[in-house]
Amino acid sequence: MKVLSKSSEYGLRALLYMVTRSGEQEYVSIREMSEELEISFHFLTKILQNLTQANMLVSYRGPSGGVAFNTPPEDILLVDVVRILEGDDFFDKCLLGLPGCGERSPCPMHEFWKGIKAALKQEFETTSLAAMGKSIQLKSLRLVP
Amino acid sequence: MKVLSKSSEYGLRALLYMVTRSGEQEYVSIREMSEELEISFHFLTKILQNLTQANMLVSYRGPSGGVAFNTPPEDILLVDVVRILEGDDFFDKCLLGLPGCGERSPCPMHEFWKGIKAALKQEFETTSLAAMGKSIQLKSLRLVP
DNA sequence: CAGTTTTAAGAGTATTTTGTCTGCAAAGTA
DNA sequence: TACTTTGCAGACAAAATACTCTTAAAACTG
Repeated sequence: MKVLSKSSEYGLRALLYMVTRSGEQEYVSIREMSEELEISFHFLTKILQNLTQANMLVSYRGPSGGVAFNTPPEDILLVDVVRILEGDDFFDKCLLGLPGCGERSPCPMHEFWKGIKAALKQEFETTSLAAMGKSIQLKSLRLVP
Repeated sequence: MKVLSKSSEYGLRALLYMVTRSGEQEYVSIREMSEELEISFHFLTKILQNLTQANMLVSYRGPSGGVAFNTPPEDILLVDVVRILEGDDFFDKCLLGLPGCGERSPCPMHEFWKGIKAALKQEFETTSLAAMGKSIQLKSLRLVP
């Protein structure tokens, strides 16, 4: 079952890594993150660029540069991240992919799926990066803990 | 949010179409389904072949041939379909894709995701094709209802 | 048997996603 | 200024997914 693309997964893991580092230095190096989390550097760079262009992060070049949160992670919700990396219609899609599916003409899984989706949405809309970060052991973000 | 691949989506829609047709004729033509549901004939054929090889369906060639349920749709659960078309580990994956994620070393989303996954699994394991089919309007299986 | 209808099987193509590489631009250091 | 460090941008490549096509094989029809 694949809910998030690799891009979202990598982006989220990097953001959570940044949360565990917040306060240490202004900017967190993308290279460092790519090595710690074992994610391709160039790929991660491109993902974080999306977040930077969406003003979730700010970046800085040169020595001791990197990326940093533009707004405190307390104010960034999971849904914000996912909307940027997966697209705006993340929660609007039908489970079966039927374009006409909706209240008016529900697909066979509509009712069943509606409850699950609402629960997921609720969680995504109330969970902040900071809240997730609170319970993180750094090793759990790595590939082979 | 993409939970099912196109293959699973098409397969499920075809199976539900068959449920609405059960009793009418022994075998349902793949060509007919592909046209009614606007799914590529050859692609659908291959997907249904998987279900046939897994003994969920039986097939018959020649005029008035097609596919039919091997066991009554009352006894086929959603999870059975998904396990065949998506693979056995459908419900075992971590939301963040972290291979080591588990009770021993939970990823940051582990607790949150556990609840959602359990609810989904519960639904998939208790919903039969026949039950889904009961509430189906045929048009809701078509691409542009 | 010859011809038609239908699924089976596998090769081939297209598209999307994921990942890599190269050069450039910005910022710091000496 | 020359050099190093870092992110930015876009082209390129590999892999996964989605789809197409061709040929065969089974079953029926006359």
